[in-house]
Amino acid sequence: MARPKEFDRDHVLGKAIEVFASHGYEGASTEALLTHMGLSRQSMYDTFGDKRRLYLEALERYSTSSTAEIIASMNAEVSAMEGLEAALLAFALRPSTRPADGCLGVAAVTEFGRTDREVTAITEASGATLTTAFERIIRRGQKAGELASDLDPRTVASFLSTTLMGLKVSARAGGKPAVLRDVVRLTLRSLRK
Amino acid sequence: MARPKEFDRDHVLGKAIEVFASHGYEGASTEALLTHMGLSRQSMYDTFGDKRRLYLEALERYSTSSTAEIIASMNAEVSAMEGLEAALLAFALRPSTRPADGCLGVAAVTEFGRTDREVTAITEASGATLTTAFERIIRRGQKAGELASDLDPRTVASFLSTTLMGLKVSARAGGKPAVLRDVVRLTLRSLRK
DNA sequence: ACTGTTCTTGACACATCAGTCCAGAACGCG
DNA sequence: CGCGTTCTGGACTGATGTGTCAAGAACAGT
Repeated sequence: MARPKEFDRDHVLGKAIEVFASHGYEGASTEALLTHMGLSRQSMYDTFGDKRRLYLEALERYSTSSTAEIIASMNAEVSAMEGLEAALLAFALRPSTRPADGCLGVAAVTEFGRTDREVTAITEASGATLTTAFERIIRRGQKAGELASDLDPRTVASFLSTTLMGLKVSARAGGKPAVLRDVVRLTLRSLRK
Repeated sequence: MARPKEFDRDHVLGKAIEVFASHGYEGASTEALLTHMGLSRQSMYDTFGDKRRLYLEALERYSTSSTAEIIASMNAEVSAMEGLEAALLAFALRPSTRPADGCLGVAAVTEFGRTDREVTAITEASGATLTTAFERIIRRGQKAGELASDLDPRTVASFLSTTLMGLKVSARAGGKPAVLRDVVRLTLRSLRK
């Protein structure tokens, strides 16, 4: 019936994620977004509504896909310990491919704190998903005798989430992969039986 | 000779820190800064130059005083282990007094990454100071037999810095003090002999 | 090839941004 | 009290911000 869109919605959303991740919400001008997304002003507004909705959608997609990715790489390993290592290393290794931009989720938390309801809802949801996944694999590791059984799985899950965020900030601050790798190793050491 | 300033430079700088910490650099409008600092436009420009310099000065002061505070509370304890606990808890406990605003240093890192030279210089300097202090107390703890001696002090220092940043993000995200406390406990557990 | 829809482009409107300027009031000092 | 300095408040400028509008081109279906 009509002329089809000349851009892939998912693709340009990915580009928007890059811009928001490296400049933050306030720091990302519509001009910069449009240039990097490679589409016209009107198309962006027609497709996403406004800057805020574009951001929320970007954050939503990033959060879900990012946590899914981490969980997948975690469950791909046979042992719980190796799974946890893979999960924590996922970000520590990423700098080699995308050195500049950090984690959009962490950026959202630091920029908005808990002042923005919709943002908070998204970050909390992905955070909960991640900790739950951690908890599950921790219990598995305890049953298999890999992890110390006197540890509370929920606390360990919180600990790992916290460390992961710390690693993300470190990576953004320019922490070298080798150092991050050592940190991961030390983090897991404490859980070993 | 002349009319004296009707405001305390240090005090208003502290107010500026609060605004930058809760809204970021881009998110903090001059209007909001002036209102919260309680001074006129002209006074601010005369005193600090421009928004960027105000920010750099705020970041500088925050970074130095914040790390100094952590190091002080760390060295105030008799044992190395208790010192480390105090250092990590410093932020986990702060939310009760100042719930909203996070760490300006972490905010600077996530907002700018390594794109801004002057910002990077400040954050790196305070980061180095902190890790060095960690390293020192770790060696002390190892000699005293409190900490496992097979650990590399530099790696442990990086690990603690990373964890501290993670705790700061968690606190900003709304992590409950009780949970943060447990995370700290678990963090230190791994270092124990 | 015609029609209707929708994409694209560029110009436009309005608000807010950082930063400057000026006039007048407030103050310390002689 | 008067002088010089500096603070205060408000108006102002130019740039940039987000978001809208209108005109024309591109495409699918008949």
